[in-house]
Amino acid sequence: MTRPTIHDVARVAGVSLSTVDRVLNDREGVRDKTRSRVLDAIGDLGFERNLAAANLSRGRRYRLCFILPDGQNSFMRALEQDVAEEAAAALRDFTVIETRKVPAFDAGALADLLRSLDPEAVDGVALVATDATVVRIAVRELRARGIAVVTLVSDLPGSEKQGFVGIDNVQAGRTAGSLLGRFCRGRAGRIAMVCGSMLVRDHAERRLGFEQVLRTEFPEQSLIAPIEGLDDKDRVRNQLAEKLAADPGIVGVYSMGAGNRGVAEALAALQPERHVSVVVHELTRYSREALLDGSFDAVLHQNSRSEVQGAIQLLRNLLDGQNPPPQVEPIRVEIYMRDNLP
Amino acid sequence: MTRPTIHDVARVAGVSLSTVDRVLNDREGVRDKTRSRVLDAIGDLGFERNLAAANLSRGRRYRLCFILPDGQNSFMRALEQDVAEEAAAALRDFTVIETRKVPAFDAGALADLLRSLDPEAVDGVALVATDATVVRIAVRELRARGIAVVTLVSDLPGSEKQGFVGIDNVQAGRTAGSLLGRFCRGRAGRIAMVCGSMLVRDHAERRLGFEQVLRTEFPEQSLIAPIEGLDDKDRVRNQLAEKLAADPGIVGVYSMGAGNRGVAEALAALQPERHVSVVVHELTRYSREALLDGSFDAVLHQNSRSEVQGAIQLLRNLLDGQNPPPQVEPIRVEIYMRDNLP
DNA sequence: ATGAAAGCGCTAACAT
DNA sequence: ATGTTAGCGCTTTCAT
Repeated sequence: MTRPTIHDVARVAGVSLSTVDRVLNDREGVRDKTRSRVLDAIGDLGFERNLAAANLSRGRRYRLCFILPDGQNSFMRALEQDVAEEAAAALRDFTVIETRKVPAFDAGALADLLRSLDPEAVDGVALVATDATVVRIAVRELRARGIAVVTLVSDLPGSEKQGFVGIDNVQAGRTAGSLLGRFCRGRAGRIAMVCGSMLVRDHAERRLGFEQVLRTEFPEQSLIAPIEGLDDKDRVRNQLAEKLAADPGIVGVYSMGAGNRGVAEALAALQPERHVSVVVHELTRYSREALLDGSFDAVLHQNSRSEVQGAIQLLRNLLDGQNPPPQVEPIRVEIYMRDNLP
Repeated sequence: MTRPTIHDVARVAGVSLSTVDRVLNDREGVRDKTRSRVLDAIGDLGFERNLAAANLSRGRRYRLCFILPDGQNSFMRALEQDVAEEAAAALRDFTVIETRKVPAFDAGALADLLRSLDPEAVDGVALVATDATVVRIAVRELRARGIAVVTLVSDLPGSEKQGFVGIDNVQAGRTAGSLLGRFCRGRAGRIAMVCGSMLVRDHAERRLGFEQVLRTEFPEQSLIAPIEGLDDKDRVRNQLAEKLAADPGIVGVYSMGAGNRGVAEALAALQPERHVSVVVHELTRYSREALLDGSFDAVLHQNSRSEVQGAIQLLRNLLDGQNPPPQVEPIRVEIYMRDNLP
């Protein structure tokens, strides 16, 4: 009923505590024969090291660095706030978290920052990735210096990052398509898409999923080429208003990036009897208002708080050297409508 | 940079370690004056006790008991499975979890089991509550014996339970209404409801939320009195098939309990050109199939794995005597459609 | 290559 | 009412 300790292992293997410790921590200076005796004892006893005791003894501290894009994007600012709050809580678990900001979409600046990280001062990094080769290279160098790396919200496929914490954006797009298709059922027409920029990986993935579903499941709707709003509300408003005015057959709008205030404004300008169903991303003050006044039908959301917690947990697990690296629960795409707002 | 320890507190307060310990753990035998000197030192230093070290020292173990309803309900069986898996993982954190099953809907049996729990053997209990006075009394007795109690999935309002881990069922019902109302837009008619039993609190709450939204937001639809299917697929199938045949104006179905196989079967029997939108609860093998073949439009789901993890965390926090008891992230109502199945 | 002993922050006898 | 001391399970010098 009481767990075996290294004392038990040492006794059964007929060695001292230090030798057991050497084996456990893969340190050298143990003969192969001794090592295997110890390993046998560990196996026989079903020994599992007490991580809390180990950390206490070595005075372990986890020094993490979160790297976020700077700028006015309200989702990113919420994320920053969540990091700050979780950082306070993490202190109790001997985890100190520092936040760094880099200009949005600036791969060079991000890579420079990554390169400047000193393994003497940082054990692990969580970054909102910009999808570029310089960043991949910088990540590889970080890993080479022994720093753990995970991506957050925006992934960096093909890099040496050890994990990703965020939503599956293709699936998010599929979900949007599934909802909007159903909302527009019986009103065949055209559906407009708004994105930040097709160069942003997340948006490209969302579009992919969205189009997949609409083409196969709701062929009565046709899609018009996406508006690139650059996450700027004025630009979004102007371009979308123009399209809506030019084409009275537009029955639905899917906005996959930021700048949702612009979408709401463009819709508000329509004649009241025209019904356009709308699905957007990220629950903010503005999208919330738009849900409540009926101009948006659904908002897809990712819980940034859970993402931060997930990244912290994943980094700590990586640093504890657990293998296989235990997966954290995947982040779900949440769906909000007027009637289930939190 | 290095956290203060009880040594620092003792030094600053000019007392011994034991006195600091007595103050920290609210033990008696400390003069008020001494106590306040210690408390001052703690405040000045910003001392926070190292829980890991404390637990190591006292050899703390958390002995938890999960109480689930017996029977064929596939959600509950999934829950049981999750408890088993989390129990294995929790062992590493010195948490031993025992699972007990009681006949479903049998308040007396549940109360008896609660009464039989020995504080010498159990520190905390998570129970799927049956809503009855005997259970409330048994919970009060548990608390009086010093056992921590939280409810899981199904709450027990008005009892002395210290927390609830599960979804907000009124909100779940509202979500269902919001979805189904939109899915049926343009096809005014009648909407049928299927529940397990109106005596089950969850189902009553879901109905409440559902009707709220339909009445206010989708008044073009009228609601017909719910079918009580007692979570039995055959009963559900027969009664629903009858209603659907009798009333060709039924355009939507909301099933808020178990027995979804019966719903799917009743729908399959309809003429292929008749379109009925369907929203049900709990993602299982069967509801999943029905989503894929197009007979269900959406499934509302609660993540039982998260619920189990939340209950474990909440109980441990309660037993650690944190105050105020830190809330765990609320469990979200997840929405699945054909195109975002996990 | 292996072992002995001190100590991480805290608790729990056992003194005084 | 307060202090001393020996651990909890593990790591880490420093010996041998």
